[in-house]
Amino acid sequence: MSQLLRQQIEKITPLTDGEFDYILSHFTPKKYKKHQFLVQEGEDVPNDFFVLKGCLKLYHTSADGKEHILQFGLPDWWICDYNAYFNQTKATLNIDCVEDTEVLCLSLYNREKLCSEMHRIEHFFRRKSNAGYIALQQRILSMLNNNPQQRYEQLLQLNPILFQKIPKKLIASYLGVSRETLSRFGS
Amino acid sequence: MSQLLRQQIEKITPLTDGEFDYILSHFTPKKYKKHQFLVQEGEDVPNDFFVLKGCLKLYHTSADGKEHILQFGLPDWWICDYNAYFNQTKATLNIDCVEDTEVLCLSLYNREKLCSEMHRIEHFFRRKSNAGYIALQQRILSMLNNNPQQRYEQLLQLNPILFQKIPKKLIASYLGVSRETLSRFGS
DNA sequence: ACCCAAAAGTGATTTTCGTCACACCAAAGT
DNA sequence: ACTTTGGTGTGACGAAAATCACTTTTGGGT
Repeated sequence: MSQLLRQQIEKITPLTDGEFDYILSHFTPKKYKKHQFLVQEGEDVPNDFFVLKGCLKLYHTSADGKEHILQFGLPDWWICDYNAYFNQTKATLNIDCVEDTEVLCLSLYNREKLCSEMHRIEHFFRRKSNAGYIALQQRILSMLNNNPQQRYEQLLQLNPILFQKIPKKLIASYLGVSRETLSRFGS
Repeated sequence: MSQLLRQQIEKITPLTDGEFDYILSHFTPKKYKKHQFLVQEGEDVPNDFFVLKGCLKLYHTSADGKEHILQFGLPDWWICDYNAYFNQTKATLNIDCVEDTEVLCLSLYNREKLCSEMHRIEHFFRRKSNAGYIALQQRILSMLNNNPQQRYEQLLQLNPILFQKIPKKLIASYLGVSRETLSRFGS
């Protein structure tokens, strides 16, 4: 199962078995049940999560109680309240399970340890971070450019997997549209 | 002037004079006039830009000719069409000068050269990229959470410098609101 | 097989914001 | 000094989406 992580790293830099074992020893596997929280607003955020199986959501709850979803966490994705994680402050975001989920946990200490010990791992994380930055920029552009229906269709086309596991009200929350409005878009 | 760059790097990792001179030798200084393009849709994007002086805007022009501003470039900021830059594809974004501007240019080749030669520079760029990711996440959250007026006031409070140099129609385009609507928000 | 809760569709109404049209002002160019 | 251009405010109007209220469907748990 952790081969998923190895494959992801090896898309950027090759690894020997020994190297990967060493890297993996810095991660802790964990399993969570549907609706269980991995991170909750106000708490510390010791870990970044690499998703092996299942589905997570990362979201903020606004003053009037509405959920705003920043990201989903499907297998092969990283997910975390990075602001709280990197700056070691309290979480302002929540992460919980859309379905039963397995993750690999990476503490900030172990991340920085790996990065300083293995230059190629720091390289890997830089590349991942750059790619993440680009993805968020494109999402912002999509919010500026497109109306809700266009964003919906774009997401449907770009990431059809989401629509198999995730209730539409969560998709609506991710797109920044009301559930009712989204429901009126042609199937 | 290039001290701005040194200070930024030294917030993350200390440098000797010799090290900084070596780093700086990988950058090319350039000056641009108001309205001049640094990057134009359809062209190659050989350089990332570190802004020393002036003001830039990074934007996409949609099919119906509207500008959607992704980012401004003020002194001490990095700005680029990172998708085109890192993947060496043609630009889909434009960068031009809101006012006369001075930058330091960093080619992808020199960036990767520095990163592989000096582990601490790779560390620096990873940290910057992480910080950028967090900033974009917060912008997305602000777009999901807040109505245009709240976003306007938030920006005003968070970044009052923008309002001194930048015409309001550009602020409107950055916030994703029409110029007229923005104009109706309290002074 | 049944019950209950959550998900999803739908109509009516209200709100928000974009668009169009125009007036005004200040700065830049001739 | 005069013109031109770009930036800005403002009113009237319409389109799009949020909200509210309700129904239908689905799926999980006992």
